[in-house]
Amino acid sequence: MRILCVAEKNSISKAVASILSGDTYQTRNTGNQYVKNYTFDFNFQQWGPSSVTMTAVSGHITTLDVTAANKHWEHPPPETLFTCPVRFVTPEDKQSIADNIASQARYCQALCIWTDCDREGEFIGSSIVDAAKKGNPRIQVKRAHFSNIEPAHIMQAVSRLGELDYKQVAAVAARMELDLRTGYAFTRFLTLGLRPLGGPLSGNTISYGSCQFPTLGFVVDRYFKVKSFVPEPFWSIKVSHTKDGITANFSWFRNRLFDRASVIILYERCLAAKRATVKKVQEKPTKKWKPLPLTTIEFQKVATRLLQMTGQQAMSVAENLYNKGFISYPRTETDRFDKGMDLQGLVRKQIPSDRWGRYANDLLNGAFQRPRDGRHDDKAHPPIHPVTFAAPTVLNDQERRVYEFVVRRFLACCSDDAKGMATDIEIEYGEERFNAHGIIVLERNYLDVYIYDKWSDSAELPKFTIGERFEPTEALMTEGKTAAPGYLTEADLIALMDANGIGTDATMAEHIQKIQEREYVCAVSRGNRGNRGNRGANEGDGDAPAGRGGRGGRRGRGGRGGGAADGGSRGSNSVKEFIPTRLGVALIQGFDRMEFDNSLGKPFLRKEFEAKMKAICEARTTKDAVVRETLRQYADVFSISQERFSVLKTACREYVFDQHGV
DNA sequence: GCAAGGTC
Repeated sequence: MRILCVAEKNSISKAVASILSGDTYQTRNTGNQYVKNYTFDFNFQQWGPSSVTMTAVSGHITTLDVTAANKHWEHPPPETLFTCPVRFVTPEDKQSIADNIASQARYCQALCIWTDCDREGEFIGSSIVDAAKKGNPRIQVKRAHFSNIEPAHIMQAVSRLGELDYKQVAAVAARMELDLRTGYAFTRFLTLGLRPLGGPLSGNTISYGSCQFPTLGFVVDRYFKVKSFVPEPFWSIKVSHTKDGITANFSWFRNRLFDRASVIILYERCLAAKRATVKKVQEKPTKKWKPLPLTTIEFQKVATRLLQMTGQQAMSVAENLYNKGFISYPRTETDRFDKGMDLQGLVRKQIPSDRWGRYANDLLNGAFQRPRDGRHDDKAHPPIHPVTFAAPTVLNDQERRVYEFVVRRFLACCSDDAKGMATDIEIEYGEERFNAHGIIVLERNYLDVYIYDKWSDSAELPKFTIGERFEPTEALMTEGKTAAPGYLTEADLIALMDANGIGTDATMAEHIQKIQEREYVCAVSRGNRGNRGNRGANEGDGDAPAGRGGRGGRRGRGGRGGGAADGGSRGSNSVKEFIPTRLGVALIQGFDRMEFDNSLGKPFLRKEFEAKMKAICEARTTKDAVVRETLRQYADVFSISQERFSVLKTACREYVFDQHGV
């Protein structure tokens, strides 16, 4: 028998060829620079001894598009895009890949699909089948199911070949059709319709996309929350006591009150009592959990917070490291390692490092612990982990930082939790209660290698005994103001997109990039606002001072951003925040004011669609029904947008041109 | 000139 195997990317094709052939494959070039054909012999349970050609595509080999009749922007009118014919085409740069599959298929009796085991992978698999059938219409088709490239796992996959799941293929086809029709229709409508207003609207492309708009909506939503925030003054009582050279800071049980007179009365009662009484002393073991195995989303959040990169930079650096073979595939939703993976073998590879090699060595000498299991598994890829050791000299500066993070995260996952002793002390002072919380770190464990985590609320407390009475060293009434929430950071935005099903791990950073390109939002260094020329919609300095008036209010809820783990990312290149431009605000406000059931600026339509795709996959509905229903929804929004277009234009005039907000 | 999704 002759068998053709096709993977989603060359790296998988090469790895599988290597495993199935025992490293005795031959390599041949194809017409595409990223794709190689690997040939070898293999004895399939299904087909017996066979000669195999293993090749790959490079992501999708087809794309959905409108026909020539609908390529013009001016005619026919954009609403026709909801009903016009659409068809799959092979883009020019993918033709050689499709041809390679067709010509190889000509000599083969069977085709085995090795694309990633996710929805998009299933769809890519179906277009590989179509390409192969052009060369050999009667070719038999099988599908391998695998989620990593451990040899034992691949051998199991090849011994239990299954079928392509055409329900998943249909779900992806539905997504493509919806995104294409709505994206083109609204983009043309907005761009052409708003152009007469002039200014930035005369030259810009005003694009709509089912992911772009909700992403913009999050930024605008937070902008208004910040802008409409009214700080409230509050008062509190803070007690501290120094003993044996150690100071214990006690927080008030009531935290804070918004009535000054009440706090004065309570405070004076404390002072009148003179002495405080220790009511409770509790010591108990505690631990700080090691991190979960690394997903793409978590990677991007950390990279934007701690490595001073944008999500997109971080992804492109990670892709380089992956292509050079240093780290595993960086696009994954999985935060648990497969039981069969040789994690200690991966730890061993890090021993040569002069920075964490010793730590890796200690792990192998008894300190190794299995990583925690998170709740996510995309069934297509393992968590991001180092594959082999990269000497610092072979990496550039950014690669070094990303690689170091991936390695330290992995080693931390294979370590023990940090352990400590927590102390809680409660005192009564007058009629008020206060407590102090302290932690002594006993075993640092993973903290030694995972330098991004600090157990920073760990403070040592002096010894107290129950019933002990003392006169506090200091008792202050403090004053503060509630603080406005901060504008969205990239980490916040990614978290919101994730929670609302906007985009995929591979595309979130691109959407964030896109709404900046379109000049819907701009990224501004925190603490550097009000300095954005005339592009921002922000009113003067909306940055309400962050509370903490006087010397008090340690627990004021205003804490901005990262919190304890934010280890030293201040300075010139600090965390960026997203603020909408006038144009961005105008678009979201305009759509909101048209009062649809489903505003395009909100994530609900996309979220609903995500649920419908799942329903297609579970055979609870069909692609045709979903496309029909959803296109109806969007077409309704479209026709209302046309009817009430003056509302949108008014919002644009108001925000983009008038003095609104300046 | 327009989308979102793959991958390099």
